[in-house]
Amino acid sequence: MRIDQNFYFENDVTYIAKTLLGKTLCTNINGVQTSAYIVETEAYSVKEKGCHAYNYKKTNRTSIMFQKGGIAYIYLCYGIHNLFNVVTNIEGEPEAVLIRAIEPINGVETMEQRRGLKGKALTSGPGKLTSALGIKHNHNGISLLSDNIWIEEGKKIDEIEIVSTTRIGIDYAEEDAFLPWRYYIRGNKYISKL
DNA sequence: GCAATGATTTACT
DNA sequence: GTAAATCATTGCC
Repeated sequence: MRIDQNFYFENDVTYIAKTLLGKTLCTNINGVQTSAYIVETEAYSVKEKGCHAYNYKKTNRTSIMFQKGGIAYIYLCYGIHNLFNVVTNIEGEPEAVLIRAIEPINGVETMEQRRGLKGKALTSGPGKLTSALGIKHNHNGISLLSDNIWIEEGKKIDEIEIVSTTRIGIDYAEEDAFLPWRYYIRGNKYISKL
């Protein structure tokens, strides 16, 4: 059961980041379907410096985030890693949720093949999970209600199981680097860091 | 047109 | 624990 597109229009990006925990992220790439629970997210808003579209800075790259919610924003970082974001809010209000870690459900062998290794390091990081799911740069801007990538309802996560803390890898964002906008499921083995 | 840089991962000391 | 890899995007010339 796919999440309704209206869910992504919510104007509180941190609420969406929390709610996405436990949901099922599915991909169908080249006829191979894989799915995984979302176990770690980060919220990015136009109002803080960690966001590429901070202060409504619109460039060719960030224009994806200015569109209405419910689409994928895939950004290549450090020349190697694809980072997968869910664009939220209405058109003209750039906000997004970064998916940092997932827990594999189906297609584990395919993920291992794509990653070229086996074991726990399969999806425990934003660059790894895109590789495992077969998400590539050419999926940038596609709808999350499409037949290539979509999000379904998943397992229910208790409020007390959700941990909020500071985000990772954005020290340059100064005071906004301390915002507790990183969310993960307490005790899950697939989160990127403890 | 060109140099600087990063929402990371991996390997090495 | 620290450092290198590596390239699209960005901003300035």
